[in-house]
Amino acid sequence: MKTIGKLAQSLNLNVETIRFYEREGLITQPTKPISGYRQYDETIAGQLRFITKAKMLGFTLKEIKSLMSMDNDCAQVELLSRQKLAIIREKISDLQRLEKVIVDMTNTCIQNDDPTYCPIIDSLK
Amino acid sequence: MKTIGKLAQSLNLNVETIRFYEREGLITQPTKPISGYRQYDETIAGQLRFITKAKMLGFTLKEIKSLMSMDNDCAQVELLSRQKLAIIREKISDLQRLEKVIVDMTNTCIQNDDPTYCPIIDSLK
DNA sequence: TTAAACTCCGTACATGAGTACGGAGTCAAT
DNA sequence: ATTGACTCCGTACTCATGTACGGAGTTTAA
Repeated sequence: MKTIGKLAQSLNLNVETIRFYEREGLITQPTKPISGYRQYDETIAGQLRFITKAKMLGFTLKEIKSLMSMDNDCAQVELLSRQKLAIIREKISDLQRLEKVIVDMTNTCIQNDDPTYCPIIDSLK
Repeated sequence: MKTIGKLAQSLNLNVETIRFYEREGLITQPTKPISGYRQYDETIAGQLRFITKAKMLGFTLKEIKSLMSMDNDCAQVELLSRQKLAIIREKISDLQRLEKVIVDMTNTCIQNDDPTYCPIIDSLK
């Protein structure tokens, strides 16, 4: 059992972030004692680790909330994961298209000595 | 010469968006007549097209403002483009790593019939 | 016992890129 | 001349994901 500060420290999170997740209903709040500080147990630490990992996979907090509430309904979880995968793949191909445009653009710049003209700027006009 | 509404329509932009770009100093504002509406000329339309294209390439409004002010200093423009390129490439490889993790994860789901256990959820714990 | 450090809670601020609203002025068409 | 549409301007709100602040209560260590 830890106070929020110790918990934050052990998970490398900000106290304010944990409080934010509480407000957002992402984690269960330990009941506040009549007097004193709230105590956080391993369950909550686990929830926070879950959030951190899912965030790294690109899930939004909203989606993470869903994930946590669908608990072990594997089909539903799989669906959400596949949707996320589709979005990620779309983003990748968007970025690859972009990459190509910018590469082409910057290449036109290389051999340019004219100080009054920039082909990149020009291509944006 | 057009009023803001016509201009917005012709560029497929929202009036509010143009006004927002004005506030942000991204485009030059036509001087307001003593009475009546401001008139937008082709120069401003060009600036707005520039912004739209640069946005599609992933430049932020802040960067676009820089781009527009460096005008034709090609070396400077090229530098900014290369920086943007590096960021785009980093994003791509981040997403590709993510893609792989999620693919692996969802694959573990496919053969699972146990309704009380989801390997995706499990891997996030 | 007292001061430092911590917690609680509510609220405000930050970012980026806009969108929405409301009242007042203006223009165009009937 | 009046109505409806448009513009102007300032301000507030949106979304996501937090961070910061301030005052009051609590705990802990010297």
